This record gives sequence, C-alpha cells and structure tokens, in this order.
Amino acid sequence: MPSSNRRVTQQDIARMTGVSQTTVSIVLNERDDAAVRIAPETRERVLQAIRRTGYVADPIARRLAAQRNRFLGVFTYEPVFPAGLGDFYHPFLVGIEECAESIGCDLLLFTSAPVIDGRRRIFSQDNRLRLADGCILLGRWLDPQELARLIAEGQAFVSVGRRDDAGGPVPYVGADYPTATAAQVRRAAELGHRRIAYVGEGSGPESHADRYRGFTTAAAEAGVTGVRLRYTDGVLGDLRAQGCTAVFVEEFADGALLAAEAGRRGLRVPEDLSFVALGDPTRPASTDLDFTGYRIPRREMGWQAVEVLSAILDGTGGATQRLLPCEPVAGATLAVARA
Amino acid sequence: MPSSNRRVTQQDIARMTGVSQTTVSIVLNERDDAAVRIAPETRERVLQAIRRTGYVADPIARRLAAQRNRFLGVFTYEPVFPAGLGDFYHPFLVGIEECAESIGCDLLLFTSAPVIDGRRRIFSQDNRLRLADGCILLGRWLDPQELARLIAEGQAFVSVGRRDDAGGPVPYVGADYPTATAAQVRRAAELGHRRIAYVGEGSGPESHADRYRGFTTAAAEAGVTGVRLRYTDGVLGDLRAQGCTAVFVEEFADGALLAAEAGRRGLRVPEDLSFVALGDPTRPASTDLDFTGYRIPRREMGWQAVEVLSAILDGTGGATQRLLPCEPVAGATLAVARA
DNA sequence: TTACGCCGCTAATACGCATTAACAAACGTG
DNA sequence: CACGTTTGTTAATGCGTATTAGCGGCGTAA
Repeated sequence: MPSSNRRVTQQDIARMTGVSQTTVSIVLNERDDAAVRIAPETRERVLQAIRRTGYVADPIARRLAAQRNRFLGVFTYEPVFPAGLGDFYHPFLVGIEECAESIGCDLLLFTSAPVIDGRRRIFSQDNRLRLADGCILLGRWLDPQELARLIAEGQAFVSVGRRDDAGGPVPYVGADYPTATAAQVRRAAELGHRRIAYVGEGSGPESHADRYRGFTTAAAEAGVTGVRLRYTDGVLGDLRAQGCTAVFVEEFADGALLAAEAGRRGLRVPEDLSFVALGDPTRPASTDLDFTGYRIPRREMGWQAVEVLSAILDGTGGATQRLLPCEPVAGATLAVARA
Repeated sequence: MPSSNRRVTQQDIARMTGVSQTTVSIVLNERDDAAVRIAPETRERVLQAIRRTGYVADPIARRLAAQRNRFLGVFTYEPVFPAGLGDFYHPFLVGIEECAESIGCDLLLFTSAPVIDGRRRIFSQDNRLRLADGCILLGRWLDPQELARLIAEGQAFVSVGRRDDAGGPVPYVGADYPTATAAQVRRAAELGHRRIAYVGEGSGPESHADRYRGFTTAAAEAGVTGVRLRYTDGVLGDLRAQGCTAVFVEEFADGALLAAEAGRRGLRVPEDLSFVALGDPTRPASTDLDFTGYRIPRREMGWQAVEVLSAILDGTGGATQRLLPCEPVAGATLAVARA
C-alpha cells in the first residue's frame, strides 16, 4: 500500500517493477505499434503495479506532453448553477461553485466515472478522483467500502453530509439533524402532544439515522412516546390507531402525500393532526401546506465543504468535521394537540 | 505582431529581449524577493515585449510546475444535473453531461475564470480553456472579441447557440429561431391577424436577431404588417393604438407581464389580444396562461454540442454548424383576430 | 591589497508524461 | 561465420513554466 503524500508517478511504477518510465508509458497507452512492443509478462507486471498503487496519469502533464487529456471544458460567463432552483442537490452545487470560484479552483465533474449496476463507481479500473487535487463527495448515500478505500489511500476529500467512520474519521460538512429534530420534538411536546410518530426508515443513510436519533432521545427526555412507522399505504390509519397526534416525516414528499390523504379522510391539518417535515424535499413534492420543520443549510454546506477541502490541501489544520445548524421553519402544520 | 502559428513562449520573449527565460518568468511573476531582482530597465524591456506579443503564460505548464492542478473534483453517484428543472440553462447542462458521460469525458467547469466588470473572462492572464481538450461555450451572449481570438488561436470549442462569424466561422449548435418564429407568424396570419407586434430588442445577441429576422420576413411574405416595440411601461397601449391584434414576445417573462397587464385592463386573452412566446422563459416568469409559441430543444442542443466538439477533436469531418428545429407549442393564447 | 557583501542576472533542474532514435540480444539466412 | 532482422527495452529529449543555486562585477571596509 502506498503511504507517501506525493502523487504516484510513472517513475514510481517503473522503479517498483524494475523497468523504465518509458515502458510504463507504453503499457499505459496500450501502444501496439510494430515499432515499440512490450513482452506480455512485462506488461502484466506493470499493470499489476498500476492496479496496486491506483496510479492514474496526471492530466496536466498529459496535456502538456500529448495535448490531450479527457476533459471537456464548460465555460459560461455566469455561474452555471443559478441560485433558487427547486432541486434538492442544487443549492449544494451553488455553494461549491461559489467557494471554488473564490479560491480560484476549477470544478471537475466526474461524469466519466464507470457505471455499474446503474450507478457510478469511484473505484474500478482507475480512480479518476485522483485527477483532481481533492474532491467533494455528494449524495445521500456513499458506499462505505469506497469511502474506506479513499481514507486508506489517504486521498483528499470531503463529504457533504455527515458520514460514519469508515476505517477512520471521514471529513465532512453535515447538517445537525439530531439537534434540529430534537427541537421540533420538544416544541410538539410543549404543545401537548403525548404520542408522536416518526414516518420513515430511521436508518440506512446517516442523514436518516441522525434524524431518528434526535427524535427518540428528545422524545424520551420530554416524556412523550415516539413510535416509528414505515411509509406505507395504511400508515395513516396505523398511526392514528396508535393515538399519535403529530407526524414527523423523514421525507418531505411523504409528508405531502400523507397530509393530502388526511385531508381526503376529513382530517384537518393541523387541528386534527400535526405534521413536521424533517428537512427540505429531496423528491419533488406538491402541496399547498406551509410545513413546519427546518431548512437544511445546503448552500452553506457546499461552500464550507470546499473550505475544508482547501484547508486539507493546504495542510492548514482545523476541524475536518463540521455540523451546521438547520434553520427552524415555523410553518403552519404544527398546532396544539387535539384533546 | 507575431506571425507564426506556434504559441509565444517565455523563451521567445527572452530571445527578443536578449535575456534569459528565467528573467522573463521572474518579471512575469513580479517577484520582488531580495534573493532575485531585476533592474527596472530590464524589467521594462521585457514587459514591452510581453505587451507587444500579447504573451500569456500557458496554464498547463504553469500548473505542472506548481505541482497543483487546482482542480476540485465533484463526485456524485448520480448525474449532478437532475432533469426537469425550471432554470433556462439547466437543460443544456443536462444534455452536455449526458453526452460527456457517454463518450467517457469528464467535465471541467471554469469557475475560476477571472471576473472583470462582474462577468467572467476567457482571456486575461492565461486562458484556462486550454486546460481541457476542448470547450463548450454557454450563454446568451458571447464576447465577439474573445470568440475571434479563440478562432485565431485555433482552439477547439463549440458554442451552444448560433453565433455570427468572428473572423471566421464559429462552430455551434443552435436553435432555428427564424423558422420557428416564421411558422408562428404564418399561423397568426391564417387566423386573420393583419397587424402584429414584436416586443423585444430584435438585435444584440444572435438569438434575438434571429427571432426578429424570422418575424419580419414571414410577416412580409404573409402580407401582414409587423411592428417592433421595445418592452416599456406603456408598450401595451402603444401596440393597441397601432391596431395590433397579436403580440410576439422575445422574452417569455415579458409576455407574462404584458398578458397580466392586459387582463387588468379588461382585455381577454386571447379573444381580445393574442400572445405568442418566442421560446422558453430565460427569466423566472409566473403566469396561469398556457402560452402559444415554441420550445427550444435545449437538452438536445447540449448533447449535440458535445458531439460536434468530439468530432472536432477527433479530426472527424462533419458539419460544425448545426441548427435544430424548435418544437411548436399550440398553447391557448393565440386565437382568431378580433374583427 | 584582500575580504566581504550586494546587485543583477543566468544555468541548471524539476514537474510528469509521450515520443523517437537507438541499442543489445536473440534469431534466422546465405 | 559474417550479416541482416526481428524483438524488447531504454536513454534522451521536448512540452512551457517556476525555482534554486551560483556567478561575475562592483563598491566598501579592513
């Protein structure tokens, strides 16, 4: 396993395998000219070393020498990510772009990452992430194995969203779901709710687990009963049968659907049933209701993720794990519990 | 003035001034260390040569020497640009990303481009576009001078949106506004409109000029009178005073505003006044009306722009200027002209 | 006169890769 | 057995810049 901080170069591979840098280059570029050929065994030895070290050619050097790297530039006279859009991931990108611009870095979108089972992969033949000085990882869920490998290889990266340790602490800028969720639970308790429901998975991605953790601990502290239910067709009936007067939804969109169904059943929101949305919609949701809950500081998270990454790259110290507070949204779906 | 095809290098400057490449580098970087200093006269001589030749440092070599490529990677397990958003530029990006993925290229967003007068610049100290094999240029308006320079330097690039020649033909994938606009004009003529108004600039960006051109030629051919009006407070009164029964708006958002104002004045749309929107909203617009007009094939334009760029890079021949048809939208704002 | 320090500049080198010319070894061929 | 030929590999070089060590010349102090 590699240990040093420096990039692995063809020279390194060459030394490891006892061949010349030229040979490595030839193997890499799969040149099969009659003019220049490499014996199969040699080729294999080199390839093994490349795989072991996770070497990828420096795109800059490549471009200088060969006038080609596999980058397509996108230039706009204005930021590509216009603020104020509805999509969940959008504000993150806005923050990332803004901060990257402020520190004079270009953004490399790994669109060429190999797709396996319908989703992109970080690791496969080569690790394209190494093309950049450092990386931002974005997504609700990150493959723990891939994360562990990134850490093991000492790659500079920062996750947007808290992550559990993966063979070591993961640098991240996340949202403080536990605190934000707990605050909502306390508010509900103050309004007289004695039995409250959490609708969602409560596990899986860290963001779900964090919400649920905040829910349960705050419920316990406030002396109210919290029950967890998975979102299904009959969940509305179930939770009412259990006497719940307030519903905390992990997913905004589910909340919108549930509230609509409640309306169809003649229940008034929030007079008969309160709703709390634990964060912004990650899927498109349509509703007329002004949901009570909190807002995820997405743009700020994107920005700070770049800040942290920049600090890591500069070797500047500082915390590499940050949790940002969510902004409470008063809304109009949480009211005094029905008697 | 330089004549050769090769880029000017520090070596060239050095030879011209009779100093060493090192000196040029030092002058360029304005190093004022005690360790290394340059006499004012020498410095001035070098600077003059730099100004004369228009030399700019090659960003590639610069980043190679700096051992930092200043790329920040952004990785997501899914496409960063989710389809179906409201922003005007968004679908272009979606298309670009999709095609880039399909041909195995990563995208480099030039967020670090120097900002002058509040907008990014391609040229200044260095031309970062060179960091990539080729570039996509996106935006309503592209600086003709910068375009001309890109062409003169033989850079591989493709514009999204038709562009006038700039010292040579500009590779582009654009929307066929003239044809699409003309079709709408003919439709209006068929419905009995004899005097129709074009509200907008009709010049400036190619996309505006193209719309207006389509408008005027089609109006002439159909034997109807077309008048152009700038969007102002009183424009609605003006065009009615001139007897116009249909309004063609360059900007969707302006159309929404005008239609709303018409409503306030007791005019029914489209019974009393027809509206045609020449393309999708570039600014956020809110309206209940289902506007008649056409849709710009934005996603497809983004995709094909990458295709063209790819062909240019591969040296594969083929047309480097493409106009894609716009899809007509029947809508509900164009009706038979009021008697 | 020697010693020392400062000024102005340059030669050499590194950065990581691709490419070309060349070279040693093995292998026929006449 | 001398002489091409093929095979597998490498030394050398270039891409354009930044950096470092060092060199000659001049002025001042010892």
